[in-house]
Amino acid sequence: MKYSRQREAIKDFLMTRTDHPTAEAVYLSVRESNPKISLGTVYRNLSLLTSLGEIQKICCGDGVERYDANVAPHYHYHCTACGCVMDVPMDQVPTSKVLIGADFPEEVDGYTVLFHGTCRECRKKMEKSS
Amino acid sequence: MKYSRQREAIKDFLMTRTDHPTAEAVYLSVRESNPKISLGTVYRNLSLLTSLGEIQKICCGDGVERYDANVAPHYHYHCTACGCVMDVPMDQVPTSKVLIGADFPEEVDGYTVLFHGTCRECRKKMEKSS
DNA sequence: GTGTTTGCAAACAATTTGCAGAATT
DNA sequence: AATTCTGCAAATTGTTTGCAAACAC
Repeated sequence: MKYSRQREAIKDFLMTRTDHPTAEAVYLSVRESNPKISLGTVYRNLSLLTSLGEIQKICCGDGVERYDANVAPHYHYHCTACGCVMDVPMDQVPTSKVLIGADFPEEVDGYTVLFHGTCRECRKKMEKSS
Repeated sequence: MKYSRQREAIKDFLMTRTDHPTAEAVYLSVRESNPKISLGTVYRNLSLLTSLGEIQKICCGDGVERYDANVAPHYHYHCTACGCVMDVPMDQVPTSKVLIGADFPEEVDGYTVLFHGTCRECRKKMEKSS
C-alpha cells in the first residue's frame, strides 16, 4: 500500500473527533486543507481504513454511515431527534461470550451495542417549544 | 388509519418468518398472493408498521434493512459472509440501565445488540472449498 | 518505470415521493 | 362523500465504480 496525503488527512481528521462524522462531514472538513479532494476518494479511503481495522463504521439505521477512529470496544448512543451519535463511557465492556451466553452455537467475531433515545439538548429544545 | 389488504399481507408474512426478510424479500413473497402490489407500497407499509411499533427494523450495516415482527427485546447475529440474520435465543435480556451503567446522563428509550461473525453453514462451505 | 491512488463523472442500489385512481369507512 | 391507501414511475440519497491522469516508490 502506498502513502497518500488524502488518506492521511482523513485518518488525522477522524482521530481529532469523537462525534463520529459521516462521509460527507469528513469530505467537507478535509476539503478545507485539501481543496481538490473528491467525495469518491473519501469513500474509498474510509472503506479501506475500515477493512484495515484502523477505523470503524457505525450504522445507526438512519441511512447514513458514520466513522470512528476509536476501534477499542465501546458502546454508542444515538439521538433519534438530532441524529447525533456519542460514545458511552464505560471502564470496560463485557466480552461477547458473557453477553450472548455460552450456548450460542455460532462463531462470534465481535458485536455492537447501540442505545437510542432523545439527547438532553434535544429534550431542552422540545421543552422550550412546547 | 384504514384497513388495507396489502398491509395485512405484509404483517402476516413477517409473522411467519424468523429470518428477518428485506423489503425486497417481503415484496417478492407477498406478491405471490397479491400480484398487483408494488414495491413502494411495501416500503410505505413497512415504515408505517415500524413507526406503530408493530414490527422492527434491523440495520446490519450492509446497506439493506431487514424487518422483524418480533418486537420483544432480543439480540441478533449477522453472518458477514452470507448476510443472514438470526435471533440469539436468550431467556431474557438485560435492561439498558444494567448494560449502560447508572451514570450515563442521556435518556435511553431502548437499545440494539448485533453480534457478527461467520455462521456455521458458511464456515462449512469455506472448509470444503479450501 | 511500475503500480497505486486520485479526481471526476457516470452508474448504482435502496428507499422515498407525487399523483391520479382505487379501496375503505 | 370523504379520506386513506395503492400502483406506477420518477426522484432522491448515499455510495460505488471506470477511467485517464497524477503520484509514490
